[in-house]
Amino acid sequence: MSSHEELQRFALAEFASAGYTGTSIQRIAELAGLSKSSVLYHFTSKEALLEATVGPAIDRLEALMAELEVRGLSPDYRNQFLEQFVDFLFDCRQEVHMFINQGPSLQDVPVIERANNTVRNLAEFFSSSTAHPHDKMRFGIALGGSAYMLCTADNLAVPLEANQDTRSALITIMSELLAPVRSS
Amino acid sequence: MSSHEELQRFALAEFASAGYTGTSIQRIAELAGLSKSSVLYHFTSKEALLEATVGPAIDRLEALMAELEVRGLSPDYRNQFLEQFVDFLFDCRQEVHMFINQGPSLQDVPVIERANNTVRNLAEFFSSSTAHPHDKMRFGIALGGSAYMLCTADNLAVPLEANQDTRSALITIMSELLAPVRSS
DNA sequence: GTCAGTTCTGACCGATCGGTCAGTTAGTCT
DNA sequence: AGACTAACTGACCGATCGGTCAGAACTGAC
Repeated sequence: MSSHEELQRFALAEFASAGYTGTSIQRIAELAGLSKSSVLYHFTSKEALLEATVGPAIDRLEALMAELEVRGLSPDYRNQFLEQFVDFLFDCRQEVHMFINQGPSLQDVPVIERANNTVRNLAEFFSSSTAHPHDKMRFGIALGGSAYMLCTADNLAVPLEANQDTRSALITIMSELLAPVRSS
Repeated sequence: MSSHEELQRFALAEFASAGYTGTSIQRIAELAGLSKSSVLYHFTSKEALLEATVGPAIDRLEALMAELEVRGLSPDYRNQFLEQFVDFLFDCRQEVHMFINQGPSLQDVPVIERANNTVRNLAEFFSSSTAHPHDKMRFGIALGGSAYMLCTADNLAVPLEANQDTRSALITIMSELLAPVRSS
């Protein structure tokens, strides 16, 4: 694996666990067995390293969100969106953990601002898809809860295997929470 | 309001929004209209300020957890616990936001370590109260999702009023998610 | 060998970090 | 008035931060 890719991997892990401001370039260099100068050779700045690290995940989330806005929450697409969303969470746990937890504190970083906007759009979309405050909350718990649990399960004592059972269970639960209310 | 209390308020808000490592003593001093030296007069160190800021919330969570471990998940107590838990989330949104998002990165700070242990105990308690992985996930989404949503709703476009309706809706949803499965 | 280009490094820079300390200000009691 | 105390401050410290730069080390092509 090239130094470039290795640096991104170590940076992502550190950014997610220790936080962006809590991670020094020196620390990333040590993890990769390089000098601080080498890190700044591959990436022009700490911010550029962050961008390269979480950019692709944000692209993917943006694409997901764009399709959702086009196709809406039609019953046949709803499940497809859920599957894609859950797969995204599984594939990009660390990235999601980053801009979910540190998004607000890194507003001035362009790439994070992009993530914040997308997450905000997602929240608005589901929030405006129902008039009932009770359902707004259900949606919030479904989206936020699944994302949060997937990203932090590693830190807790509850291991979370990324197998097919976990995936389908998560989709089922989210589907229940996102189901339209019968009455209220 | 005394300087001591004001400093705690500003520190909590900054720690929660910008992160502990991302918040300088200088910044807190500016918010309170004092000098950096004054902050360190009231609190012997940055860590002591953090401890004074989130300590009481952790005490409350520990007490909640202790009672849960004694009384177990008996049907009559379950709802009472839920109410107390939700009230705790409402009252201590910023504190919870802190040690939920930054807990792992501040393991070396004693007061945060205490919070991490309590959160871990809570996760273990609910995780071990069922044998079904599907239900473990439901519990995780219920606890993590509600906590996460309450703490970050402010950052998103979805305002969340802390009224009685919100409270009871949240309890209802959590109750559904924590209900024992019928079959699987 | 030699040369060009990529990768990497140590030395250094200004800024900021958390923290110490001597000393000033202001109120309170006798 | 003087004495004592709590609140506050500016100057300063060593360490670390992100970042710059000149050059060393390694690489394959010829």
